[in-house]
Amino acid sequence: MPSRAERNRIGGPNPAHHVPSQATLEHFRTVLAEHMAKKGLRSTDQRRLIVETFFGKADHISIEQLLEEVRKQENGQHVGYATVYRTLKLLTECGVAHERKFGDGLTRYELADDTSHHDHLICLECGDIIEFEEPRIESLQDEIAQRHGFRLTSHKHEMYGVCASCQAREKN
Amino acid sequence: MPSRAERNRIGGPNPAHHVPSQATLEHFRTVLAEHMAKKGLRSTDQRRLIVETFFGKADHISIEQLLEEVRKQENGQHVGYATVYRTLKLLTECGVAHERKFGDGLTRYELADDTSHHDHLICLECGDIIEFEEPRIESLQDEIAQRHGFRLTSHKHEMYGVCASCQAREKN
DNA sequence: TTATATGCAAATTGTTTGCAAGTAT
DNA sequence: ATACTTGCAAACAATTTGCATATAA
Repeated sequence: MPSRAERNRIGGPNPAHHVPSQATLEHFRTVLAEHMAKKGLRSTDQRRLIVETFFGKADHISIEQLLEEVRKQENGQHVGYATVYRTLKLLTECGVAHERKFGDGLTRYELADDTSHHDHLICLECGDIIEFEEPRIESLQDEIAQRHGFRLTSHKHEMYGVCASCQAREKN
Repeated sequence: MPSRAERNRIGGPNPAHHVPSQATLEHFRTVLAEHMAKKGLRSTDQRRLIVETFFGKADHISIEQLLEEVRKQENGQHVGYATVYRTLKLLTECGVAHERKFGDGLTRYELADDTSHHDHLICLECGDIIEFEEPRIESLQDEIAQRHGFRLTSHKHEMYGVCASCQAREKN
């Protein structure tokens, strides 16, 4: 089982990730700007840098990974942890990002892209995260919520197991 | 939204919880005893007290709640956090308990009772946790896992929203 | 000009660990 | 007698917060 630090490395770029369209990003920029205007918050170099870096990177990124990416860029060297936490909280508040906790102790973030509604398959061997969509499950969820009188706001559906390539590797 | 401390209080006895049969508990006692025997571990007053308290309490209990319950009992006053953590880890290792993280920063535990396979509906207003079962979702999960070549070991399916009574209360 | 933002370090929270003393086997 | 356990306190890791300084508006 990979250590926490290893997982932080592993979860990087993943070909299975949905790539958001420019239109989507533009929409999110507007949502964020409006949220900040309404609350009297300010647009700073750091916030813009963090937000754009987040937009450009794969989903399921952790604070640590994101900070690392931010610091790779010019102007980003001096950005601190706290600012990344505060900015991601901002994105979460205005609905641009979702927090995900996959149980390895790290909080990961992903774009709240409604056009790519998905859940997750997680490999316990290599830490790989695969997205899946299944509309039939979505409707069963609605049915269950209705049965219990719930008004749903969100859900989390994760399946844990061993991915195909790790199974193949085990056979050796 | 309830604070962390409030949630810790809220999650107490819940009529929706499945009550394990004596046979189930007896089975788990055996499983635990065998696991401990195999590993050369010892049965102590504290372990027995913690385990039986856990067996007797509602599911979704946090370490803090469990320790509180343990300390209410005679012989339990001096039990420390570490021992509860270590004992619950033991129960988790041998498959008698499952860890659950509902994203409020607390780890909760429940009996791994196979006869009550369920997932969770969580009210974001009052923190109530309701269990549900839906075999049609289970089979869709298998289908998805197969589609991606995964061998599943477990899953987590949680739906968040507002429960019926909180919705009714809002109407006032 | 003035309220908000930043970076740092210190504080907090949940959890784990080292260790001396206690105890099951 | 020997190894496992315990409770405590200290260590940890992720996250949050206080505060002096910097900066957007």
